[in-house]
Amino acid sequence: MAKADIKKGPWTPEEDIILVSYIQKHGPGKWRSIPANTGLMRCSKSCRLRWTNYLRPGIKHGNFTPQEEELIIHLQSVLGNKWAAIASYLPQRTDNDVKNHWNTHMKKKMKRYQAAISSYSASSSAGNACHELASTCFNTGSGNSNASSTHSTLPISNPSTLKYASSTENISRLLEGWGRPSQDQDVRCQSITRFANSSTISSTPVCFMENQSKVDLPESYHPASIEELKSLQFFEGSSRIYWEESSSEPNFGGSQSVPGGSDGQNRLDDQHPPLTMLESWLADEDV
DNA sequence: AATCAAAGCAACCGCCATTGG
DNA sequence: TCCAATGGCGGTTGCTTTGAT
Repeated sequence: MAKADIKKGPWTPEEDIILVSYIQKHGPGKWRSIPANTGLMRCSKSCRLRWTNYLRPGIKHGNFTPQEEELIIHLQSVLGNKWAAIASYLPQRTDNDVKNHWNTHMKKKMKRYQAAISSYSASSSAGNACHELASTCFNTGSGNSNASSTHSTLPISNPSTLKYASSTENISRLLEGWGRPSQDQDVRCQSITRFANSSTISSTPVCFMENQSKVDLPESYHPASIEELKSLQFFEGSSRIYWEESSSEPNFGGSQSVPGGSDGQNRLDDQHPPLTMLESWLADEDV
């Protein structure tokens, strides 16, 4: 493809479908072959980025919880601006998402926090003041990331308000349980989504997620930090993190076994909707 | 209703590391 | 060992949306 032919700018639903179709067939990787084999007028990098940051199954956008923010702050202080490494501890987040969230929300909060700290420490003893301030700065006010998230706050039950972004988000959602876990990162997360009503996908699918994650901690982590992490509730709803105490690798392959036992419900990895459903659905939801 | 500024985020760019011939 | 191709990452840009006036 000639350089001049390479398209830039936002991805269209049609391009997304082509990309997802190809990856579903051939798996992620071999990015170079995608433009050549699909006719997509995008460079290989762009394809990879679109997949890893947006279309990949199991991605959650917006709505960073206070726990996630705490973890990001902690990891940022330990690892620096290693967003890919930080994101690997947040299985549903991409490095781009974490980076954006840090730059747009948390930097400001940190400034507020530090400003408050300096004025507080001048007037009172530190100790509890720090916790008080932290919760003030991160859990309230602009800490309400719900309000700023265009994705998460969409009233999905009202299709007329849907934007394109929600379409790709739902592509990811629909593909959950299909994709093999990403191997280019340390993230080893498998989300098992059950659609309570799998026959219709135009309305909000009712889904329950359970995440099975193995988190490789940096050596700099001391046991207290691990306990801290264990106590964190990363995901909303019924999602849980399962920690592997043994050295055996979890089974991320085709047939899933959720730690804690099977409940006999149908799983999406057995019955994820065929792509044609996605295509027609997306076509209806034209922007 | 129109305009402007600020905020948010998807996507691009450039550099670096890795891999394979 | 060298070199080109490829993939990954962090920084940055610029478009879109939102809120204020």
